[in-house]
Amino acid sequence: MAGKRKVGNLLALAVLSYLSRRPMHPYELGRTLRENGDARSIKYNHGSLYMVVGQLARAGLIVEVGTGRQGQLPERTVYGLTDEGRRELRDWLSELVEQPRHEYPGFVAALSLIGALPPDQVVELLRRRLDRLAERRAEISGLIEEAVGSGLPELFVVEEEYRLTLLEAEIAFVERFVRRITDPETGWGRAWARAHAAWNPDGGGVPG
Amino acid sequence: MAGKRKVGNLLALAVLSYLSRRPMHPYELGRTLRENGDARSIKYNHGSLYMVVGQLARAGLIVEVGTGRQGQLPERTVYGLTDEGRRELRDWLSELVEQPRHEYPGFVAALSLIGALPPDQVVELLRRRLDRLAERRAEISGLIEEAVGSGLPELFVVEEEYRLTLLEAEIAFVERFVRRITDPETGWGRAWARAHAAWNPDGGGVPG
DNA sequence: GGGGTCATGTAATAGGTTACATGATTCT
DNA sequence: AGAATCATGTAACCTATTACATGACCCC
Repeated sequence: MAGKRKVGNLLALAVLSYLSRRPMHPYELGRTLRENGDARSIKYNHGSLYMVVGQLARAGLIVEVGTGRQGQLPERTVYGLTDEGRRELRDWLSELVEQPRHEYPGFVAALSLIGALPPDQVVELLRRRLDRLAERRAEISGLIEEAVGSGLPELFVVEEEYRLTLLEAEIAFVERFVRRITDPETGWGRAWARAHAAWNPDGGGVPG
Repeated sequence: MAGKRKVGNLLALAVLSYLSRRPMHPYELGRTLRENGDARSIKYNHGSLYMVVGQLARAGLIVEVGTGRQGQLPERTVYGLTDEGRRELRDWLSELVEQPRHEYPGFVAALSLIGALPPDQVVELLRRRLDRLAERRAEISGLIEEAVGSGLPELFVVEEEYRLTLLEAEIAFVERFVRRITDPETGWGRAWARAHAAWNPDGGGVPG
């Protein structure tokens, strides 16, 4: 994914990070990820986790350090970090912090093609988006307050604070966008509607 | 990808959108995507394009409307939008505008694991990030000014304006983050450094 | 007329998600 | 004791990216 890294999936980064504390077996890695709330920041998926663990092992970044058994549950394979794995962790994390990467969020894609919808509908949709954004803002704020209130150092929720910052910027942007479409003097709505009608002949589809 | 949509790749959305204007052949779709600058917003990839076109055709959202030939170049298969394709375009685009989706940018992942690096190194890295962010900001501003200066309606660069808004929010966040780490009174640096040292025994790797 | 790049696609490979499978606890 | 959920993993399928191929046009 990220180019030349042996394992590109960000789940692998979480695995390396957790194993840098102590050896674990895959299921425990998954549980930690969920309980920690890190699954909000890194796409987690039961199946992918095993895949990633296998890739890391093949790449020599982690190794089996034994198998344990608890009660009569199936055997668990426990993995630990190698020195190379530790290097990879530091290096990868550093890269992610230092270098902004070009990403492709869905809303950007939608904005780039937004002319395919008529402006009055877009305004409708944007207003509904604003409602949802406000819900999310409340949710994240709550999460942060709860964490901080329970004595957790703020550093542990810094990724949520980042999310919140971007969310607020997006809200401001969308509000302004709506105003720019609807402003009765200078609004884009009129020209947009005309252009849209011209491009979009009624029922111009090829019968499928 | 996006759940239940027959074709989930956002490249398909661009294809539907372009074909809603007029029939095209795949190569032309790719060229348009690049020339339009939409490839900045939707991950473009020659191979993926053909895949996506095949998927859309199988799903009945587009159909071959003939093959053309120009000069002695190989035959091009020209595709057009079906009525169902037009519906899908409107529906999908509406969904993307209305519903914020949870995404997983690399920087968020990094922030959630940032404790694995020592604070002074993190500050270094964040400062370098700020430089890169400033470069990008300049680049995007330039792009917008150029477009608007050449008479293009601002609507056509609205996705770049969105990007710019988020970028500026990120810059503010990172600056604040640096201050919160380094503040001599209340800075997180001291506690963080201690915790990091405790977690990170020197040379604690398993020999690989 | 030979070297580059444009135009056009196919095929091989690797990556990721979903579905399947199965025994163990725990709850009622 | 039966139902629900936890724990643990494998396998099948789909998607996406990279590499491979090949003929045409264009410039020197």
